Amino acid sequence: MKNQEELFLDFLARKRLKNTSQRMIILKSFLRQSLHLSTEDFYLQLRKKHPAIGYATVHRTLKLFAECGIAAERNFGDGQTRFEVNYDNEHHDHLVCTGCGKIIEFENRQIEQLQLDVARTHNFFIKDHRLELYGLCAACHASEASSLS
Amino acid sequence: MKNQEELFLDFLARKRLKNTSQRMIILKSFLRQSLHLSTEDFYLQLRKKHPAIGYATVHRTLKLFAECGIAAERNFGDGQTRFEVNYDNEHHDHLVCTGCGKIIEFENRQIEQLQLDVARTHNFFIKDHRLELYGLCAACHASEASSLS
DNA sequence: TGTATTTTGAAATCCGTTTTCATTTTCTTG
DNA sequence: CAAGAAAATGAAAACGGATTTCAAAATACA
Repeated sequence: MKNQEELFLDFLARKRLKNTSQRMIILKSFLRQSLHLSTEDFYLQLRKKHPAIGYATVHRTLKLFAECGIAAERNFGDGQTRFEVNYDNEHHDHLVCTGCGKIIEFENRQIEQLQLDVARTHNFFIKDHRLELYGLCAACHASEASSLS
Repeated sequence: MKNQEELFLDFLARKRLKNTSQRMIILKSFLRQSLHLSTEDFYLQLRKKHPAIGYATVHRTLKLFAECGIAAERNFGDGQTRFEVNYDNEHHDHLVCTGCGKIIEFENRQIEQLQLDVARTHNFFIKDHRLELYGLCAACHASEASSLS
């Protein structure tokens, strides 16, 4: 099993793309934090240490990560694309707190199996899926309950 | 059980909003076709019969439908918001063909139950969820297979 | 090393969504 | 059944995130 950095370098070589210092900096920074950051937030974060790297480069590089499989693009309905590190190829889904924005990952084999069953009954050949549960985390639920009139 | 039109009129009255001919035309047109249309596509469709109704009004009215529950906003990751008629309050999920764009609705009680289980183990209080399965419908899968070199 | 090719960063552009604003329509109430 | 107040309309502008353009800089192949 190759690590993420090797995977990316292989990808660049395969595509005859060039290995630049910006790309390496962005990759390392991206791997360091597996949060679900939007391009904007990630850029602002990165800018603190590397103010010379432009937004366009960050955007393009995150897209490359998604293309070569080391990142996954997510969209939780707030109009912003978020990127997360895609360790191994295990799929996972998300619980999204609409109160504080917290995102929790989970995995459930039974649900995945049932999805395959659904697809089969419709003669569908699944390539991907997305499952998101929206609601309130324990903290937000508690504070909402206590603030009711 | 009230029908969609009554629900909308009640909603307008409750919110002290006005009942206009445009809103009624848009409502009837929307109910007539339960496809998953984007605002743009719906507008283009409507314009054939009612060229005087503006895009902004269509957009605002679809938003009202979503607010009062007779429509659901959907987002299948192609950057366009789609609206569908929300009959009764049964939730359903979607199979999306990435080949031809066809969208099939399905419902699965077992998956819904497992979602509740997942939420409980994370102390989450679910308000909503979305599940989409992306892949190829039978026709697209067949044509892809036959076009392989 | 030289040179062709790719990448970069800033700014411009894209495109769906939303808002603005002057005008028109609806609805309330006297 | 009129005003007058409040809300809705349509055209156009503004918005915001994603993407592209372009000239200059960096990379890597020969």
